[in-house]
Amino acid sequence: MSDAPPPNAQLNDNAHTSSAANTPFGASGGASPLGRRLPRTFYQRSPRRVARELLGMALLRRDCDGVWCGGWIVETEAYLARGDAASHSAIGPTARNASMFAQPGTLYVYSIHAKYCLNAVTQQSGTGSAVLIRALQPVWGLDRMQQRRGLNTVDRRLTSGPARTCQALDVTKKNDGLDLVEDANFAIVRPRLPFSFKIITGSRIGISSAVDQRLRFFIDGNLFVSGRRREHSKPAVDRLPCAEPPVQSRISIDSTTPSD
DNA sequence: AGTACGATGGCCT
DNA sequence: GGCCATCGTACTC
Repeated sequence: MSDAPPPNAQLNDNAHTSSAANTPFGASGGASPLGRRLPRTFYQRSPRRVARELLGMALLRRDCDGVWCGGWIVETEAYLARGDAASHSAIGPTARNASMFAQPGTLYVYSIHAKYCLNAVTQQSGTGSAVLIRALQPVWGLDRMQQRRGLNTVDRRLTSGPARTCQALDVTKKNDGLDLVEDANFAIVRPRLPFSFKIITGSRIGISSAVDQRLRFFIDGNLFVSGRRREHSKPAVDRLPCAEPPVQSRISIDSTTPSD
């Protein structure tokens, strides 16, 4: 799988799919040729940091017949525990968000608009913070994912958006609460190759409160990023106190690699 | 039991 | 860009 596309590849680079490519963990079920599964300590940190560092990792899900599906994570959002009105945890624990308060590395799946979205829980048990995975660059199980999405081509509609990603991977409320660190059929793994890409940060998509916080992270130029793929400087706003930082500081662009 | 509301996406102009 | 189908959840009466 040394020919697996880097997470900043464009669509044409992604067109190859073969049965041989569908072996993200190897036949023995041992170490992944892509790298190793992220340990619990990875998720134990702040959602900001986890969201940023999940970019370029591989999200994988195994179907009941053993076929692996998934791809590179190219877009994430952090949802904080306290002082974040946009976070589901802001109202405290309920039946819906219970798994968001579980141990780090737990999968939190919620339903919205008759669809599903998936998160990785961060920090300590009881904290209530998580990272929403908004988009993948599809790599494994393309046929399977196309079938579930009702598409006959591999284009950005396949996994560009949180609910599209869940439908492609067949993630539903049934999977809520499983452990990404231990589950046999779900995993996030560190890629074997050190990719280099630019990370753009901006405001989160689809929320009405806390819109000024830059808690969305995505890979610059990636075709599968949903929503706004370019962050633009806001025009100067009157009524802004003099102490407000310069407008450009709302947008940060930097080069990182997914390795720590 | 009734209602209002989304961390959305598909389709339309 | 706008419009709205859809349904689980939380909240009100």
